[in-house]
Amino acid sequence: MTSFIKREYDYAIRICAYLAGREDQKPVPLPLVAKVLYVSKPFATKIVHQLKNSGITGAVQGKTGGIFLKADPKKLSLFSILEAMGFNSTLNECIKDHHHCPLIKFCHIHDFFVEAELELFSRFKTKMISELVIRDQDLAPGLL
Amino acid sequence: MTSFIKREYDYAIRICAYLAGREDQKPVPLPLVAKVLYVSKPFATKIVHQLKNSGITGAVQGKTGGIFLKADPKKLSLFSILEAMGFNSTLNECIKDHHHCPLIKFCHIHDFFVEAELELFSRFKTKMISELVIRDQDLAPGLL
DNA sequence: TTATATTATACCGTGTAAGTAAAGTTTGAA
DNA sequence: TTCAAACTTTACTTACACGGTATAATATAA
Repeated sequence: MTSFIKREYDYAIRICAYLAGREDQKPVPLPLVAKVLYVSKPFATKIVHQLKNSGITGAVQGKTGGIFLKADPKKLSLFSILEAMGFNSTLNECIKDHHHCPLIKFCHIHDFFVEAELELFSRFKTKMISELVIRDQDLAPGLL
Repeated sequence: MTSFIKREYDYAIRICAYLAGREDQKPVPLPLVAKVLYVSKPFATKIVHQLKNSGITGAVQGKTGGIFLKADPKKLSLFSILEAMGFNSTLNECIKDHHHCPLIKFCHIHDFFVEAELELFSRFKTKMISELVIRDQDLAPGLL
């Protein structure tokens, strides 16, 4: 890994942030979302599929269909989105539950990473999508 | 990626912490270090090689040779070790310098990750190996 | 009925993590 | 002087995850 947050997760966050920033609640066609957020359509499809399975987004089928945010942006944390996407990364493998570190009783290294991860994940849990909304006027010009 | 800190980096930290915890300053044979820290000998070799190239450890060749900590444990931060090992991970690819995010001017997501990474790396920079030493008596019994 | 949506499943190429292997060099000690 | 045990250096390997694509099916407004 070279990046803690996978592209997939970043895109999922962007998509939620964009849906939260739409004035109306009408469904937005996924191809449009993909375009303005610089995500390929097939990839966006895959991501939205996962978000839907967790009840974060909803969708309307058919010609005038599209996707929309189902969750309340004020209650939708970054962490919830990551969880929905299957996030299970850790700062250091040695602090995972299943991992039994042979030095664990005395290992300050272990303790250090536990603390650091707690603080990081706490950030993810308290940051809500409502604080991260992307509005159409924020987008690069020439896209709409 | 499934883990931010690669096993390699974790082992590098362990090795430095162990060397810092040795009473005397005499070189410790690498095979011994590898054994007590649960790292394979060839892998430990590779890691120590990198640490040596950055001047963090030193080595004495020959039959009674071994490795030792060259850096001052009080001034050797976790971050220095990570750097020596070639650490270049980021929380989110979108905040890397080279990466030009098309939404960057208005992107609160970007800002959020910049802030979170700064705080995390700051922890790495202020945590010194002297606070993480591993002593022989901390090791699982039956190893020495 | 057609165009444009979403849905669902399967597939794939590249790169990296994590480690192995092996051959060579150095040096204390028997 | 020869051996044993250490470090040095380079090359190789295997499995899996990341970051996507492709395709076929279904739904529905116009």
